[in-house]
Amino acid sequence: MTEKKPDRRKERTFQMLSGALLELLKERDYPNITIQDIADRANVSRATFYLHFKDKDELLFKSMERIYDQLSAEYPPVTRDEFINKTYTHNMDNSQSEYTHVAANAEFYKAMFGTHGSPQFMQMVRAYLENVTREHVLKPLAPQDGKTLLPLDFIAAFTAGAEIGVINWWLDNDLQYSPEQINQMMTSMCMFGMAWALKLPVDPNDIPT
Amino acid sequence: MTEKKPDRRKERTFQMLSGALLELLKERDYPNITIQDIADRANVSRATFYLHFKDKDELLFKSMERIYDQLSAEYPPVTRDEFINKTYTHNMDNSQSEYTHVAANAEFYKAMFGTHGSPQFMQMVRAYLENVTREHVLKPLAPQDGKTLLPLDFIAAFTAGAEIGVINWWLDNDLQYSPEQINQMMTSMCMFGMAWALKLPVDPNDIPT
DNA sequence: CTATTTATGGACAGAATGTCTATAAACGAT
DNA sequence: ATCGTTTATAGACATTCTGTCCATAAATAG
Repeated sequence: MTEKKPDRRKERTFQMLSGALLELLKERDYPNITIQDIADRANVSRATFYLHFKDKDELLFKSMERIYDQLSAEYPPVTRDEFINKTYTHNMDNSQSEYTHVAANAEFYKAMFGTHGSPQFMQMVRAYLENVTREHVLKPLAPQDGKTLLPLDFIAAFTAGAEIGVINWWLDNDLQYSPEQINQMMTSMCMFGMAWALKLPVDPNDIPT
Repeated sequence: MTEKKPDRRKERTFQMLSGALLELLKERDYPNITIQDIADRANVSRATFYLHFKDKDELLFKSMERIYDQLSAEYPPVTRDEFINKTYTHNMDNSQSEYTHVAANAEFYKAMFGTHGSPQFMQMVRAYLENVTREHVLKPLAPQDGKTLLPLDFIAAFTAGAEIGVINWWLDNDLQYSPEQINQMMTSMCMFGMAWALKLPVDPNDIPT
């Protein structure tokens, strides 16, 4: 897995370029940042940039990969039994780190998810969330016989999308809720859905199949 | 609301440019489409383009506005009582038109939501879905006293995000489900959440507040 | 028919891209 | 400490797209 990287120069310029991009993203929109800008900020020749990346997107992509590798390591799965007994308190601690991470980098995510963000980045985040949800949440929580009422992939896509939607809304409202509150609301909503949130007296069994 | 548009030339070139863009989007990625391309395809001078729009994005934006105005008109609200009695069959017919619309324009949405799509467009769709959900679904279904367990805006953001997530997943899997099936799955998942879908024997009342 | 609005084609400067050089510097390893 | 290799540099270059401008021609509403 871990390839040899026996040249510090490569790693150094990677850090410089990556840092420069994240810095610039706090100042202006992603499309308005030119490769020259990044190189200048990083005190690196533009030619050097092309030695490492073919694109602005590729730089962004590889920059974020590191962060998410680290993040997903902090997200250990829960077992179904644990979950039922502890009423998912454990899981809440896990997912909360995501929201504190977002809060800590709010300007950055605001820029990337906003009107002038990078679709490639959004897709990357979505893919990450889908994976984490499927592997660390859904699979452990699914019934032993594997018979769920909806395909796991569907639920993963649903949940990942919902998370992005909520994060967007959260950022747009300038983080008026704490990461703990957001996490609490997300968990409840994910688990029990609209019928619960709106106090709707409807029975799942009444679903027309 | 309806402004005077007493010159058919304007409307005609709008149609041409709009059509050209949608056509080109089925052939290549959004960023790889140049304004010259659009003008050529539309049989219109490039100078004319700038007479109407300042951007590619502005053209896209205004092109889609029309479609969504039309779509949201097909989405009448349901009352809470109606809903409880009919077990939301009515609502399902409404939201289904969204999915048939997506299915009918699959290549287009694949392009716009994909890695090389337009973030501006995605935000627009998200805003549209949030509005429709809040106004046509949540407000009618909320308890009369207005006391919901979560803020309506939160639920709207959650649901809109989930819809986009599911649509993405649906498109990535080349529409392996029918619009009816997707709509069915969405409605159930939205209403009853993960606990239901995974047959988790947990009680909403056990939530740690 | 006429005044007004819109479309045209071409020209223009400016910005950013991506590629290619030849040179210099930093590196790991022995 | 040195040597062969890798990486960084500065600058040049053609190319592409952008956005703005103009003078002219055509279409339109009234």
